[in-house]
Amino acid sequence: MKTIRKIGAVLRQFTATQPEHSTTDLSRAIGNSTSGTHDLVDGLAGIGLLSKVERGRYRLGPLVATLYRALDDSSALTEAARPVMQKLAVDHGETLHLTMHDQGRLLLVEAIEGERPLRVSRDVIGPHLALYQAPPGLLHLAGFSHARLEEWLDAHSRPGGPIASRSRFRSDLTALAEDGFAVGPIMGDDDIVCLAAQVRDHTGRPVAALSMAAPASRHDRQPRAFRNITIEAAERISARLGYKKPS
Amino acid sequence: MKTIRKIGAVLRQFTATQPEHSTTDLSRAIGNSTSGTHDLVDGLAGIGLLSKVERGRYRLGPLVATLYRALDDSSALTEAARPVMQKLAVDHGETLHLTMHDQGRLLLVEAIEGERPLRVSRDVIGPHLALYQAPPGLLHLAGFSHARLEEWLDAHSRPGGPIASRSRFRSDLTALAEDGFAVGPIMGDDDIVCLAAQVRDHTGRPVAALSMAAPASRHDRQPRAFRNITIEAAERISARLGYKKPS
DNA sequence: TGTCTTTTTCCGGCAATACCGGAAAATTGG
DNA sequence: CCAATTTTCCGGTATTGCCGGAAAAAGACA
Repeated sequence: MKTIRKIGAVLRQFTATQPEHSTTDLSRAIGNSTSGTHDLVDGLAGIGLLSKVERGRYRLGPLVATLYRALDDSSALTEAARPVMQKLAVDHGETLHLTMHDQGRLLLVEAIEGERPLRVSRDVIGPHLALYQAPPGLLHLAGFSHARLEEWLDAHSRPGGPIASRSRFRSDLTALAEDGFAVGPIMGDDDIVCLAAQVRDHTGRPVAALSMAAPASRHDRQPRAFRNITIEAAERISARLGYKKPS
Repeated sequence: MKTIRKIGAVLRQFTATQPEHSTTDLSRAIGNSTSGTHDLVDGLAGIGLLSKVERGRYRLGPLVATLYRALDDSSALTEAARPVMQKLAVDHGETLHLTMHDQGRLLLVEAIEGERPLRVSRDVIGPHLALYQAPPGLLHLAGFSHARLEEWLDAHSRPGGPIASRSRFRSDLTALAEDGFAVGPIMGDDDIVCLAAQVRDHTGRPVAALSMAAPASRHDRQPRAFRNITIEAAERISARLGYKKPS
């Protein structure tokens, strides 16, 4: 459906850093004429996916909030994860994220910032990161099928880029998949350690990643404790989703 | 754009109480053939607005969360309101809601549940309420233009219904508009008192309603205090949005 | 204030595609 | 295993999305 693909392209122009666009902006972005784009965005404003804030200027509209509320309220994942994350935050005081993925980037489902004087910002994890740039993203990649991973690599690797060897990258991911766990920096920043553990649904399918981010100085004093805490919390969320771990 | 109106109709079938639909469900809801509906939902799944969870079964998809994150992170309203609501919650311990409206129903932007042993649930305010059924909704209606209010009344009033007299209802709303404040039960439940105050943007336009909900027994001991607290908090949010109250 | 430039809005026509019928495939229930 | 129902697929056609071009609106500048 060509119209639907254009709708997707238009909607994805709206981001936290660029929340408002003119008709001319959007027509350039999607390669339509200004009058064709005008018809399209006017239609989207009519159903509430966009909102016309001034003459020729648009923002995301109330239907986005309505749909998100429906998504969030019905989500077994957020229902299962929220109490576990809240308890973990109280017990350990470190920054927590629950993520999925969308179009090769991290999708933040839930974030709780730590309470300690020295803490990692909740904003370190989000759609500004490509999947390979943080441990939760690597876990999502580890859950991809072979074909889907090839497609992702085709889109994201280049000579001289961060993924030097495809075969090495694939075998690293295989090891992560076996562990259901990844640990490392975020975007190469060695002052922060991020630990991510797989969350599975009732069928055993990986659906999300729970991660804890702490200053490296705190993590390095008790690395095994940090690892165990993260894995156990992810297992508790998975259990609440109906997953039974094989003996 | 006929296709876009169908997309709106399909997306609005997904609610917290009915988060998953089959192709046949959706074709009945929008009056398309099953094959036509299949093409449509397959297209929506392709861009991420829906997600195909099983053969022929769909839920809201990751693009909804992505767009909501963009909406929420860029929203001057949530940025202005959150710290004020958090302080109010700490200081007074009552349940708070910030609402807008969408298609004649309340749209929940932010909710903080009270901390006291006896408290009102955060779920009392949401899209299950038509605007006339709670004080924040009445404030939204009070902000409607004459034409838009007539349209809403055409859609929502009926002989023997809750709006017995249109002219009486309109003059009640005019009084609320002058006050920028409404107080009353939620859906006629007299054990709860809900107080709502208008939030304005930098141009003075009403954009949201802040409300506090408390057990009637607590409210009735100090009704003027509750009213003042609610109005002052809404004024603080409005000020943070750049609104300057006329002297 | 007037002029020029740019952007937005509007609308009818036509080329592109959304929608459908019908059949094959898949699933469920008995 | 069979019947019933639903889903999926795909080519053709009726419908509509998209556009050109012009009018309207807004901003910048002198």
